[in-house]
Amino acid sequence: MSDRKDIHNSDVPVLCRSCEARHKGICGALEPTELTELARHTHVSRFETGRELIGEGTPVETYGNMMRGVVKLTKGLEDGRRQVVGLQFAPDFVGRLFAEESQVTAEAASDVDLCRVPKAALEKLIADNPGLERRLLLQTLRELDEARDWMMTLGQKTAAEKVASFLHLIATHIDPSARGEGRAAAFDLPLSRADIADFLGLTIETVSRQMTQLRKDRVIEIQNYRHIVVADLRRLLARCG
Amino acid sequence: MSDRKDIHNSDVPVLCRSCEARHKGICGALEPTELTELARHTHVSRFETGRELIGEGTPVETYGNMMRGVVKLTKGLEDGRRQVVGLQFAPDFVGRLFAEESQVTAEAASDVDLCRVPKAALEKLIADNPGLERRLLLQTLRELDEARDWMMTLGQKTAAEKVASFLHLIATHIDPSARGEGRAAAFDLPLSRADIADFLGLTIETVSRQMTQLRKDRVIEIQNYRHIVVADLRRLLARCG
DNA sequence: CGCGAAATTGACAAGGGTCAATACCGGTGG
DNA sequence: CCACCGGTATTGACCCTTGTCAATTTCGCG
Repeated sequence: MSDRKDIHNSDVPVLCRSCEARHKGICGALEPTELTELARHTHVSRFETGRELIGEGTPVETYGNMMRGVVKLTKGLEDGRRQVVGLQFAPDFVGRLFAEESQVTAEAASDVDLCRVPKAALEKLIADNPGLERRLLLQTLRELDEARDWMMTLGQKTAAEKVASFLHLIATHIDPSARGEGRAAAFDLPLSRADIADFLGLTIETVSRQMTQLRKDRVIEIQNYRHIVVADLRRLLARCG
Repeated sequence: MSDRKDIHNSDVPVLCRSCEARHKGICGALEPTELTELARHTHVSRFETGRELIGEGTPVETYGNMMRGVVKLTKGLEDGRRQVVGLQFAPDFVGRLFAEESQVTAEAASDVDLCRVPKAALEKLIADNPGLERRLLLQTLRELDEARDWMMTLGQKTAAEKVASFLHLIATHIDPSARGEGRAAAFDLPLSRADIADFLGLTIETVSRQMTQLRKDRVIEIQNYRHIVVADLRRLLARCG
């Protein structure tokens, strides 16, 4: 609301000028004029850790663009079993396109800054901007690849391999310096043991035991539950099955 | 090759006129002229059961449109473990868009008729046909939804629930009459026990035992390994967790 | 310092995997 | 038409990985 009045007479809205995701994610496909138009409907919200962005079976009213943080997507069964079906990081687009209601619960796994835009406004913009639609298609394809990779992990890997795979996934996503070939990585886990268990289809206890085993085998160091140091990512990768 | 000479002076190529998928799948987004243009590059192939359409890590040269049959998508680990990560039915589009090489193996689970089109030709058509890109986006979103549903099954459900879920999935996809609310269904399984096991993250033996249990509980009848009759889909659904 | 939540550890149980024997189906040839 | 054969599915006995339940430790925070 209050953010909006200062954006009119400028090529690129101020909000967007300082946005890290300006040239990444979907906004990279937009011209300044389109960005200005979009920004008229846009609203940046902060979600504290644990807050729900949208619930499973709930009507979708806005889409969002992640500016900071980690979002977890979960599905639940009536009896309380839960499965984490995806993690999203900046500058990912958040929200199931064209769906009346969400098939998943989206929850802030860390504090999250989200640039929200009403469903209709974005869909209108998509309709006459092929570049935007292309970017959304590419992200969807990437998410599908990731989901299928994870199906392999869920269906075939042992508990030890699952935990190693999870740590490797997080390390490469969170610690940018770690990307370049089998080097070291240090990071804070964005998920509790309970969330990790739900992600891997294991129990908290099994996750804990496997983490301990990796620590004893000197593959990882555990500083204080959340903070992990991996000396050599190749050794971790070797345990991913 | 030989099919092609008779398509020129006609609004809609003959091949397409008799194609069940003409108005479904991606072709529904095409004007007759575009369809004609596309059909110039198009080639219908039959794949016998078990034949590989494309291998994991293999360069993608063509996309395809399924006209008949069932395709299974699998990923493998070096040591031989395999996971089925998706099933496709007519009139699905087959092939990972924009990828240099396939991340999955696609294999004919039954005899399959596939309308193939070279990668470049389709991508060119996509570039100036927003309707086509939209359809592809919609299918990709649907596949993502399905993948996430299956992650729930793989990660959280018991063996009994997994097998029931699989049978329910196949019943609703193969037997069209069964779609309408908790009715009966009869169908041939398009997958061997080994494939079902790889789909569910179980062993052949466990799949077999759970099928037997469902038969003993009168939820299903097993005519001859492949042919299944479900008297009441609601009773099956009740076992899906 | 002390409390509550989260994580770890341990003892035990069970679901599903492994290995091996048997049964069944579909096709081929006598 | 029937007998045989190979591949596929079922069944059974046993065992291992992971889940369950409970006790203990550690962390974060007032």
